[in-house]
Amino acid sequence: MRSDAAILHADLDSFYASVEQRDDPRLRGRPVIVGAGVVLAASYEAKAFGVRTAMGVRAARALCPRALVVEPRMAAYTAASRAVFAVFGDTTPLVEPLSIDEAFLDVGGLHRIAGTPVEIGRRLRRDVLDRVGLPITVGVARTKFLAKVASRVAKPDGLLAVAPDEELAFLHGLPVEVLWGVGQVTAAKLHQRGIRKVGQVARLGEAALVSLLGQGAGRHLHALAHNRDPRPVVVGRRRASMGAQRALGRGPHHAEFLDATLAGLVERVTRRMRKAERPGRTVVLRLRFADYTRATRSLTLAKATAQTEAVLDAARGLLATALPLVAERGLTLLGVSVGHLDSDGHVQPELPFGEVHRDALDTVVDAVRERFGTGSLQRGTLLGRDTGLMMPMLPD
DNA sequence: TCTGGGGTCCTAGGACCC
DNA sequence: TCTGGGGTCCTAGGACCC
Repeated sequence: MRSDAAILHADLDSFYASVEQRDDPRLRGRPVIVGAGVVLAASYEAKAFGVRTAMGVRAARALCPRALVVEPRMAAYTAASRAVFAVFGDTTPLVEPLSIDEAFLDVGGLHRIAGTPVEIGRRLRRDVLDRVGLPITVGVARTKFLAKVASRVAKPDGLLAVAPDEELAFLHGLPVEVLWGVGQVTAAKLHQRGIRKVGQVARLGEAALVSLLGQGAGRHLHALAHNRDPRPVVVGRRRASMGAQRALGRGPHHAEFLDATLAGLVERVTRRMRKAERPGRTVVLRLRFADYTRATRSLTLAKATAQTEAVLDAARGLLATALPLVAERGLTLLGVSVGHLDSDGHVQPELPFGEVHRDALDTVVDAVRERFGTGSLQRGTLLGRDTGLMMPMLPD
C-alpha cells in the first residue's frame, strides 16, 4: 500500500429524499418518504421512526403517520446526480462511480496542489452543498473498503478520516455487518459461531473462514478484516448488463398479458441499449413467484444485438421453458436483462454462416501457410466461432 | 411488512477444445 | 487407443448492494 494512498468515499445522504427537501421548502425538517409501493428513500426525520428503505409504504406510514409521502421524480435525481459528479470531477480526475449517489475518489497524488485528504474532503462537502444544495458524507482512508466503512459511520452529513495507524483499532471494534459481502446469510453463519465483531473475524484465521463460508467469501473477508484491499479506483468502468423488470401482482395472469408484459420489458431494455450503443449477447429472464422463490433462464446468442425482435424471440423461448414453474408457483415478477454487452458498441459485420469474406480468408490462409507449410489446409474448410471464420484443427 | 427496480460478483457442473 | 491436465464458455442459482 502506498504510504500516501488516500481514497475518499463520497455518499449523498438519503439522496432522493434530500432532493425532495431541497426542491420543496415545505418538506424541510419533516419526515419525508419517497415511495412507490415500497420506500425508495426516507429522510433522517423519517428514519428516526424506524422507516427503512425497501419497506412497504403502508408499513412505513404505520411507523410514522406524520410522514409526507411523495412520488419519485427520477429525472430530478438524475440531474442532481450529474451535478454532484461534476463536483467530483473538479476535485480529481480519478473518480469511480458506484451508483447514482456514491463514488470513490483517489486523491492520493493531490497533496501538493490541493492539500491533505481531510482538507479535500471538507472542501468537497462544502462544494456539493453550495453548488447542488445537497448534504454529502465523506469517508477517508487508505483503502476503498475502509473509506466506505468510514462514510457509513460518519453519516449523516459528516466526515470521518481514519488515520493509517488507527485503521485496525477502528475496524476491529465494528460489527461484522460492515464487511463488504456480509449480508443476512453470512452474518447469521458468523453469529452462529459467536462472531459478532470484525476483530473476531481477523483472529479466526483464513482456513477457518474458508471452511465456514467457502473459498471466495472466506479469503475475501479475511483480507478485509485486516484492511487488506488492493483494489484501485477505476475510471471509466462500463456496465456489464442492462435490464428491466416489473412486479405483476398475485395473478393468475393470462398468457396474453405475460407476453405483452415481456414485450414491453424487452422494448424498454433494447431501446436503452440502442441509445447507449451497447448491443449484448446474453438474454436473461428473471422470475419471482408467489412463494418468493426465484428462477432465472438464460440464452447466449451467437452475435450481439440490440434489436427488439431478436431479444424478444429469445425471451419468449426462455419464458416457454419456465411455464411449468409458473403454473406451479404463480408468477409475481418478470424481468429481462441483457448481458455480455459489447464493450465498444460496435456490432461485428454479419457474415452468413458458412461463408467467409475472400479478403479475410486469404489473410488466414497466408498466415497458416507461413507457419505450417502449404499442405496443411484447403480453402473453404476453415471454421471458428468468435471470428466467424472457419479454422481447421491445426497441429500444436 | 409480505416486497421495487436497478445492478454486481461468485460458484458449480457440463460441454467443448487443446 | 486410452488417459490426463488445463482452459474457456454457457447455464443456473445464490448472495449482496443501492
